[in-house]
Amino acid sequence: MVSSDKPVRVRMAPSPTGSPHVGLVRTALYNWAFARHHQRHGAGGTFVFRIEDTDKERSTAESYAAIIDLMRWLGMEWDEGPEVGGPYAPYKQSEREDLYREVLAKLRESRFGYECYCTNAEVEERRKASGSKVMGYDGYCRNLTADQVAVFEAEGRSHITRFRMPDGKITWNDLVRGEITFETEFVPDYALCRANGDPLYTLVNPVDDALMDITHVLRGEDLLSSTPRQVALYGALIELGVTDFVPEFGHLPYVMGEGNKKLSKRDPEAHALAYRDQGFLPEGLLNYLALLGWAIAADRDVFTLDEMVDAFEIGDVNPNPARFDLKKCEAINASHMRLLSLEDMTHRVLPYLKDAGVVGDPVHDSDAQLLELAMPLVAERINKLTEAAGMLGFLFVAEDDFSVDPADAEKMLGEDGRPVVQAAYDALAGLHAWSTSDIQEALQTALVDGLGLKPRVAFGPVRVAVTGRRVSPPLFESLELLGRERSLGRLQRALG
RNA sequence: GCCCCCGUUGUGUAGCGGCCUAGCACGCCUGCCUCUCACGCAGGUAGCGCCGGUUCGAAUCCGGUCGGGGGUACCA
Repeated sequence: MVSSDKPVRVRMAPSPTGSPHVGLVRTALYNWAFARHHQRHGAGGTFVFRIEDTDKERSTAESYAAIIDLMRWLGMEWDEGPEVGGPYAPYKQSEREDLYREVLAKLRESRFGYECYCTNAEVEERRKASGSKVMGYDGYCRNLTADQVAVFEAEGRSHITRFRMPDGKITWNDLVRGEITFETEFVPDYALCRANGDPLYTLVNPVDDALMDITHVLRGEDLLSSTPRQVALYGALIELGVTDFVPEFGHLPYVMGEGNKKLSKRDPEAHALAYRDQGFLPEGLLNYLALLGWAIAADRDVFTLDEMVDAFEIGDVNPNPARFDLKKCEAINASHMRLLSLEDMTHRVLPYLKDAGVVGDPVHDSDAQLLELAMPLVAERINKLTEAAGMLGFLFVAEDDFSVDPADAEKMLGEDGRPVVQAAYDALAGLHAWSTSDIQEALQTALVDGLGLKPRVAFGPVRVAVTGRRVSPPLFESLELLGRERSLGRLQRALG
């Protein structure tokens, strides 16, 4: 049986250690898109989410929660896994120990596994003595006699179970890289468990993939050199009746940071959840990450997830490592911001406005109405959701709490600025109607025509006095929304 | 050391023997638009690691070389 006859099942299998990395997101995204694509255009297409928490020392509940939180934010729904369950439950390795021990016992009783009593020091010593260029285990305990075992046992040595690598070569057709071959003489027999019997990743990962009927393993290229071991193990699992096929493998390129190093936890750009805090759109981040190794077309790089699902082919993934570029990530995100409808953007901006304290939680009706009127002014000029707070704050703040940025005040409300503000006040105070066009006309007449100032010089001080900053939404519209009373009050205050 | 992977402008990519005097995007630089910012628009900048070979013809195929990365654990 080959995996291509099976309904497609892929998985993401993070270890809940530390804060989730953008590399994890990219891997999850490719798996997810692969599954959804097959759901739409082929057979099966199940996206499984499994938690690899066999390393009890390093796994944490916080990390687990962060990964779930991240996946929810990104909107990558999983068909089976934590919180949703599924026919292959449980989906946490810490809850599957019995399964591993069962398989381990089968392996140990078959010719595929054997007990090894060696210590690292002994292995290393033998390697030096023999002058072998191959590092790792030398197969010393492969064919121990009963007497030898008795001696080791009498010495009180502990033992582990090793997997006996077959002779010859192991070849697979990597979905991303094409045919890859390893001579097994360079792939030593490897440990399947610790001396205390705890199963190791080398066993647990492929066993779970086998037990869960995973058909396509798409993962980071760091796992590429462990693939021959897994392919060999699959051979054994098939013979032992644990599964009946070997999955296909595809090794995805790294996401690199500065220089030629993998993006590490030390790099601030590495932390996936930080993008949410910074006001990125999930579709913006995902779109950018998709671009790190894949392209939807020769002349386009902004697309929706739906379009990605339609177009995604694992064979199109580029095998070279990609550098993470924050600027481009921001640009892609900005493009998605512009794709949002006003309603949608308002809806998405709201939580950030609450966080920033610009509006209350729950939002007052009056604030909601004001926001609806104000969003059109900022929608075109923000590239991240968080930027709305800074631009809109002046509209929502209570007059008593309103303040002008000190640096901006110094630049714009000094000797040169005050007369301008005074003239603006006089012009606006006498205004009958309070609409954008009336305001514009009045200020134009008073400041540009009257004082003979260039527009940018004329409106700068007014902007700072009224919005508190040199950068703001369009001035006349802002004044209209602010209202006559508050506008005049602020101008007065700038003079006083 | 040994094994494996990778190699197109600063960055991400398109390219699968002629359509390539190498396309697109970000960045950067010039302008335009303009009440600030942002958007938008027009233009510019810069690349097939190197050497051989195959071929009428190579970024594309082959060999070598150099460079980078990963693995080489009773980590994952």
